Amino acid sequence: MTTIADVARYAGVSVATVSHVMNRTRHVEPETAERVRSAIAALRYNPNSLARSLRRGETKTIGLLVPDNANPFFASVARQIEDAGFVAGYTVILCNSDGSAEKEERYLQVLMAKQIDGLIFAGSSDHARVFSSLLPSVPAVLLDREIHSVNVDSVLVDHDHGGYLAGRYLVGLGHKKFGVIGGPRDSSSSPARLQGFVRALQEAGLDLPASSVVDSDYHFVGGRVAMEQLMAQAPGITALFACNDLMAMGALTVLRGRGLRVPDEMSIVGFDDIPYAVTTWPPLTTIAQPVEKIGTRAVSLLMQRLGGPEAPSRREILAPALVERESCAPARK
Amino acid sequence: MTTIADVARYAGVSVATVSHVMNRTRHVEPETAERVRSAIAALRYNPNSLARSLRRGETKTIGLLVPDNANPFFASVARQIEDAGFVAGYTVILCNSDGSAEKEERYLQVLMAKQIDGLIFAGSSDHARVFSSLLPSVPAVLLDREIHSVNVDSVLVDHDHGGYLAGRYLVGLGHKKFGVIGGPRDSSSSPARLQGFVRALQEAGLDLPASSVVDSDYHFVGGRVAMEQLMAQAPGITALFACNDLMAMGALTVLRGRGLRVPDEMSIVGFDDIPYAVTTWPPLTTIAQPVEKIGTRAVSLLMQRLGGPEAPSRREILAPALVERESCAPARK
DNA sequence: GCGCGACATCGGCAATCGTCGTCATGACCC
DNA sequence: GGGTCATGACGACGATTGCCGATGTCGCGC
Repeated sequence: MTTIADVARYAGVSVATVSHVMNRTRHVEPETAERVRSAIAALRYNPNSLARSLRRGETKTIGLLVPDNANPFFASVARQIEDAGFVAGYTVILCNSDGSAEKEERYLQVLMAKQIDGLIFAGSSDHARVFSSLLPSVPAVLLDREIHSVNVDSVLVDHDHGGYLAGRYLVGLGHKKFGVIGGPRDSSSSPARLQGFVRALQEAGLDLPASSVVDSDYHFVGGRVAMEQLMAQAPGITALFACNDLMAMGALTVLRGRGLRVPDEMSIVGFDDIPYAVTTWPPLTTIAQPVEKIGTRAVSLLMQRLGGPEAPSRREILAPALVERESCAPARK
Repeated sequence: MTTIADVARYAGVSVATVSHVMNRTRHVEPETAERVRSAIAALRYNPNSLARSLRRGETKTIGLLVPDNANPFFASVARQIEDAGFVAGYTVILCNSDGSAEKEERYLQVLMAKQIDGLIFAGSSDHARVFSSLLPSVPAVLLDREIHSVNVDSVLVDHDHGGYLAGRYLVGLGHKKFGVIGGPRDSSSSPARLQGFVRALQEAGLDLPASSVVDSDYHFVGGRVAMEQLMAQAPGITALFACNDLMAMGALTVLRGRGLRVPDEMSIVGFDDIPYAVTTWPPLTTIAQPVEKIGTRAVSLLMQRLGGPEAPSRREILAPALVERESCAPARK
């Protein structure tokens, strides 16, 4: 490996001068600077970031800790974060926790050892405990979670409002009897989505009997079994709200298997707007999470905090939006 | 930040001793060692990886450069690599190139500066040029590409065989007239898949007229437009081979839109077996790429090379497999 | 039984990795 | 002589590691 000393020798100057021309950190005679630059090019010199970071006390690296990069939602978020980080001059270390608090802790420790400048964390339900142990030694942004602490910001999605949008839309279509497939009870999102949905019904003077709600796990097959159960215990429903798209897709396949036509005999609204929501038939009407904004806003908050670590902690709330496709129809008389 | 010197002072020993107890690098009086360990715990000391790496000349970090982490195939591969790396004590830096040679080069430079121990690279069609400029300063594993060089290994998928499997399967079902939706001509995979497919037909004495092949871009909407075109220029086909699942899904939706029943009136085989292949209706019969193996084999090759950098370069060829679901049926008389 | 050297055990000093920033130095001009 | 200006020397940054010194143990020869 060629070092700054090699360059200095080659150009006939001191290492300090080489450093200063690279970083434009003080004036150097144009002629000398040129000699240095051509030495750099000739030797194909690439400065060692480790040494630089050790010296400067910053690594230009951010840690990203998510439950599962194979989940398209997190994959998209990771992609956005990586992109936004890149333009700001940062690289990202990717970590998958599987939602395990133990793995989260181990990763956090590794990341701290690597002296990351900042952390973006989509944590487990137990995130508070995990997190407080390491806090607040590094600026962090939480995704879809909140924690009361200095130098920790949050990017939140208004799940309640998303659920409300779904409810109001189906009510507007004239539906009266609804089914719901919920996500995990201990997630940060599902209860809020359900709550918003119920509020929309109540505003219209409608209610949601307990037998019309089946909780599941946010997965495709979970959606399938939940739909089976729903059809058994809540006959006569004409509209379904699935708390995420994957479960909506599962429900869609069992309906098709049973010969029930969507949307004619059953309207379906999902949540998330994953890329595959358009690949179903009919394409899925759903509540879109602003995925690209989640990533870019998170990075933006982090950058601001790196600029001014003492600012009060902030929370950014992003609005979901209804995207109409073809899985819903007006209720039939 | 607390340093090794703090620990040494607290425990009343030298920094050398602290280092030796942490790394078990020579015998230390049990009593002393215990004092050091409790000092570490008391101060919540976490060694600075930068300094360690600078000194040791290894970072326990691998770079992963893929076209797009939002693509479920690469997202899964990334997940697997991250997992396998973690158990081996490595963390991964994720980079998205969008297939742009320029971005690839810039990332490679950043990764080299960060002194990664190894690289896993799913490169663009222009990878050879990009790569040779930086080569062979770091051990690397190429995904789905080959390059003739020392200390560069490859993990390949036998796309030709995959295409052959698809062809033989459809031929076995009694089909005679086929349509094909191809991927990009300059990809490493699509031409091979097509070639294998054609070979299977030839073995059965069947042929594939040029008008029955439409090239596309591996995306969902690309699959849609290709299918439209195919129906216009190749009427009478009863079986379709789409060179990836996304395009197969696109084709599926246009068929449904036109009221053609799958699989009764049209059989479809995809390629990749992305997680969403089961979410369509009917579930998609497809040629599965061994995603998890790609990731784990890549890491394993890399680890072996880190162990013995001088070994001759190796290529590992992974076999795809047919997974039968419900999008194919026997040809009707 | 005693004295002395060989050897093992354990801990500390200081060099080192590559870079950056501060202080110092010499040249030059007014 | 004092003030610029361009550049060089040098000491961190935080850990690892080769080398050396201090202490203790043991064996051997007389």
